[in-house]
Amino acid sequence: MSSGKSSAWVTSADVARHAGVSRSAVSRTFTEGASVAPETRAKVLKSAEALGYQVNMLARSMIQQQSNLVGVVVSGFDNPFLLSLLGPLTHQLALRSQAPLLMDASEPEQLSNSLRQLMQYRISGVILTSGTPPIQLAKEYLRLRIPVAMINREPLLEGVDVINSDNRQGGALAAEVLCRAGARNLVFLNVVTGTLSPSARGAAFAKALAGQVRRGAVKLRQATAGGVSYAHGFEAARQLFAEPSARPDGVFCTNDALACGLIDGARALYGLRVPEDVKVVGFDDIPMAAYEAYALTTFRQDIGALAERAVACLAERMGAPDMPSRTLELPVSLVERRSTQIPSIESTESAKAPVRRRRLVSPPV
Amino acid sequence: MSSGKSSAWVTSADVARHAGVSRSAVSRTFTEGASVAPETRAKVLKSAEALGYQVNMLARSMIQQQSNLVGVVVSGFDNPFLLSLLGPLTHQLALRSQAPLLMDASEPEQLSNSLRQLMQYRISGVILTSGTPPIQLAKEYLRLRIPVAMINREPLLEGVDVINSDNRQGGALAAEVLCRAGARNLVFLNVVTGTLSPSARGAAFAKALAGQVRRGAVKLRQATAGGVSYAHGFEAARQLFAEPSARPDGVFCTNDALACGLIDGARALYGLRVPEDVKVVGFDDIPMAAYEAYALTTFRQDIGALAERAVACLAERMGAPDMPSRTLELPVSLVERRSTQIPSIESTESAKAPVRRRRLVSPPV
DNA sequence: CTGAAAGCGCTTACAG
DNA sequence: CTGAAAGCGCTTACAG
Repeated sequence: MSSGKSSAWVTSADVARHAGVSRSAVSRTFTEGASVAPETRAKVLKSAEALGYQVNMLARSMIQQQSNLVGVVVSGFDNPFLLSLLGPLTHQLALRSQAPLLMDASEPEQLSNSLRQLMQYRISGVILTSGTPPIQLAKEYLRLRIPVAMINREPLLEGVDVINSDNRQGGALAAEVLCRAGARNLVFLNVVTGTLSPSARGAAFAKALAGQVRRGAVKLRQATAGGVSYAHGFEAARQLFAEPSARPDGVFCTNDALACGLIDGARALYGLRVPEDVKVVGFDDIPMAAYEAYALTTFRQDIGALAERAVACLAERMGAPDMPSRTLELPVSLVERRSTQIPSIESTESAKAPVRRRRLVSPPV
Repeated sequence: MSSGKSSAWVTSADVARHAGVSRSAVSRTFTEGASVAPETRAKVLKSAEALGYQVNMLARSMIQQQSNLVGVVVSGFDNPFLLSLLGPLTHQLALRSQAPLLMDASEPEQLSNSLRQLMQYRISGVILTSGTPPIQLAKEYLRLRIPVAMINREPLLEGVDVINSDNRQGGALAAEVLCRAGARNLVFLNVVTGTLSPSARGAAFAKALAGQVRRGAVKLRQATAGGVSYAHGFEAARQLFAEPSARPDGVFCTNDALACGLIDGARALYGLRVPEDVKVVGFDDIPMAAYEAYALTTFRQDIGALAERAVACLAERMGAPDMPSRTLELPVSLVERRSTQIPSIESTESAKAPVRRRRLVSPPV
């Protein structure tokens, strides 16, 4: 409007003047559940519209000692599963008119800085995604009475809500699927980092197999990959398949990337076929699990529900900071693909045969 | 300290009292480049430390009519390349003590809401990542004199900086690589959405081939996939390979996901071999491009540099909102893998042969 | 270099 | 339901 350099945002006073009411009335109009007469409200809305007014959240948040910002802490941006959580989280927060302030917890020396930065914005809560962000972080927030929700973490801390996929269910099902497919010499491929999800999955897997192991019907051992990625899975293939006399015929990998790497390693290094020579099960159902080249049987985590529950828990805790901790376990769903199913017809490269092998193999949408 | 319920954040007044100085002195101590005597500064710092004081960014930002928040707009969280940008962006922003406010622009009806939300926090800038966020959005911000930087977009708007990967370089190189590999019947696989990157890549590809096409040395046509994902690539295989007499022997796909889908489709539906029957080149170098199952020749975008430049451009523009637009083209690097290289030895499934085919096939780190 | 004072844009008892 | 006034925690001329 004016030719001055400043951006000249419209303020509530401008709207009040324009509408012939007080600033209080303007404020009330834009406050959920405040008492304002319908006509007043209408006038204010009209003026606000005309002037292009928007509440200055900075000022509102200052007054209320709390913003609508929620810290979303990711440790490392290299985990496809974690990244897939970002979309649903953003969406769920938006539904409650909150906004995600992204923070990277992967670099330890940068951590306390980022922590401070979040606090400086008086965030109304923090969501810690699975993996390695130190539990110490959660404690700091707790001390400041900032609500914390964690996804796929061990429920160790009093006062924080934990939303997990049901790893035990997955582990048990993995055992069932592999046994049903005829595997008898089994391996659980774990990762070195001792985070919750992998160990819970492995423990449930072992437990489900315990009876058969005791009877000598199946063999089970555990192997450890150097990390969570494809490359580590590829390397793990050497560990598992180098000795022809001791090759497992069924492997449950603690995540999909590892499983894809393992499959490729088994194929490229030792010419093994999946599922004929070795059956493989993963966890997460990342996009490439559905790729024809892997067609990996795996467990889909319900990222939508994880995000929804996390945001909901956080919201409830904002209202009642001292409510007791909750731990939720959300069901996972088994996605059976070719990596555990020996096709009924011959499956080897029969050139030119435009066969679609089975329902689940069709390309994902 | 007190037993009251409120969180009782420490304020600058508390620090001032504790240090025996004015609130102005405290403020200056925490303001970059403000003039304050070393001893005063020391006293303040000591008291702040003792009390656990941190500047309330909400208040500071309100005064300064601008926060340290930067809007990061992503349209759809299903694009692995875009997600890979998030890490570097967060990092670069942190280096300048700014923080990314994440926003999803994929749902049109939610768009203006999110837009408003960002403005309400008086963000100091916006980064639009590649893809479909409507250009309209950029205009809105521009009108409000909020600096805008776009990554991998067409440089159409005066006043916004655009940071792109050099698609032309990539397109030209793709032509060279495919021809060198012996392909003569070429296809460029585009996507329906008319965004910049795909068309620029295709145009450069075509231009590089123009001479040979004219001489009749190679054939080139364009095909269009229904979207950018693996599934669309898989479907595109039908389009390209259904007719045995008209099969291309070289395909340049506008992105990696599409290329992986195409490869799987060619293999699964028609028993074709890559690279023996058809050579494939992608773009982006997403993680799965390196997987043994695809070993896809592709172009790596320098996501670190894209992020760094975008954040830097934004920062400069904050100081000088009226500076002329800039368009940067960052070099891409060719990553040659098996999908364009016929192995010198026989490459088919010779079971049990622990061959590592070539340098570039080794698992990624 | 320093402090007292005004002001940023909002919300919230308070009194009506 | 409404408005005048106080106050949130900070920065910034201003005068010294």
